[in-house]
Amino acid sequence: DPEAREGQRVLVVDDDPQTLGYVRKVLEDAGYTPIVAAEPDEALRVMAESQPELVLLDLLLPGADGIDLMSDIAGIAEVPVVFLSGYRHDETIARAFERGAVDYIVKPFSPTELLARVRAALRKWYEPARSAPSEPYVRGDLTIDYTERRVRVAGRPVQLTATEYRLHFALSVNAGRVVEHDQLLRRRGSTGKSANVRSLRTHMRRLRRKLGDDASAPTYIFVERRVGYRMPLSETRAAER
Amino acid sequence: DPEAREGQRVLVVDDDPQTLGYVRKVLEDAGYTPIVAAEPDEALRVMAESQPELVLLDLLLPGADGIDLMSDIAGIAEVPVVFLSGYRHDETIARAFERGAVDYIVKPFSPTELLARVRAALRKWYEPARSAPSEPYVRGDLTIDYTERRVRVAGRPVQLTATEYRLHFALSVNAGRVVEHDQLLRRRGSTGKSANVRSLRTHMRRLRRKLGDDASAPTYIFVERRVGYRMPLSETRAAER
DNA sequence: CGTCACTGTCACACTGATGTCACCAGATAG
DNA sequence: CTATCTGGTGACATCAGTGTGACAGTGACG
Repeated sequence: DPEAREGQRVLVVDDDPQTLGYVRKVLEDAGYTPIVAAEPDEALRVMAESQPELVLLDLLLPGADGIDLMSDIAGIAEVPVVFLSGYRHDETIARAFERGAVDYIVKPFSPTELLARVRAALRKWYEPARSAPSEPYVRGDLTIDYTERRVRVAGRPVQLTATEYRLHFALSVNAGRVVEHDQLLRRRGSTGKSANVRSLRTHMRRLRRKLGDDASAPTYIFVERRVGYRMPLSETRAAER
Repeated sequence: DPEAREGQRVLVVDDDPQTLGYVRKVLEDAGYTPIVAAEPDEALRVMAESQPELVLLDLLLPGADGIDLMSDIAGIAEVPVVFLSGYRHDETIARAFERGAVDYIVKPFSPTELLARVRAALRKWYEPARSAPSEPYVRGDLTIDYTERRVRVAGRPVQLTATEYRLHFALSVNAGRVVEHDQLLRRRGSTGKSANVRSLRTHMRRLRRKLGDDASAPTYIFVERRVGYRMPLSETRAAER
């Protein structure tokens, strides 16, 4: 797996040893570094010590309310908190979010779900905020107007084919992050028959040429070897959260 | 006045009761009037009844594509649509924006984020008084007078059939933007039977002929291969947007 | 009944979009 | 260092999408 998640520390706080063990194993297998705590006091102590990148927090803890504990944790470090709970009540969920929880997982959950949520939470928290795609992407001379479905370089419209626009869109929407080959090759409707990294290179070549981008010293489209391609963040940074 | 949001109706369409409840609570607490629907059919019915100022629409709905539903909603009322989605790399996001979606929010989202997006969407949509197409479309020799429902080329009236006018209307109202095949083929009442790109080509052919437009070097109607058609912006106004 | 306008379907030709390949350059591993 | 891998580049063949003209079905109307 190309993800650089190796060693990302995840603090898991739950008083149920079975849940604790289960979550730890799933995280370990996925390459994370889980740190566990069964009690609030222990959690706070470990927080200060190991400075995890993410906290998974049981909503029901002996002695303290999970949400209160989150507030305490927030006092130690700015860290995203994902709640685990058997409750499905909207009230509780809403309260947790109001206090700044990033996500909420209802027990029981599958390893797949857990990992997906963890990954999403980490991304959401640590990766720089994107501009909303209703806003045009702007970078140097390049402008992508999504509502018009039009790309301009130095004000001049660039004629892109459907495929080129699709690729360019995927990259610009995910600006600042590598978009993997698989995701770029996936296309709507037709079943992957035409899925080939080679053709992807050709398309990138054509796109770059139309944008006036030099592959050996790119301005817009950067390659991430063996993984995919990446575009830099838009300059219209909508500051939010 | 941005604080005049009291009672603004927001239609929320999502098949997940948890999300539905959460969003409803957040909106209620902020002073909006949420209206919820779990299914496409219900959504359309409620739309007609309560005429909300904003629609929050899940991208993945059982039975119907969220984007198709948006088109149907647009057929009932002019209302801004914000998508809710669990996928970041979702290919359909591209289509959503091309069809005129105002924004989209990636699940999971905090109350703060939700409210910020809702506020922004409402501002964006209602603040600049959306000019009803009372202004005629003018481009070179071509004039489209919407109030008279009349098209002229060099002052000379052009006799268009109902279908031709409908297509021409859709294109000119969305001038500067690509209007997709699906959108052009969608017509009120009749369901899909007459949905065929081939016939669309024929209609375009006839329309172009009546306008005196050469398909190989068009003045008015431009083709976007595999996607749809596009008309250039009207010359009358440079403002808006 | 005949006529007319409108619409959808088809066959055909053409253009350009797309996938594939051979070759080269730079990076990486050993 | 060499060997190997990955990506960039240009050329090429194919084929899908489009424009075009002709035709048939349909319904309105006299």
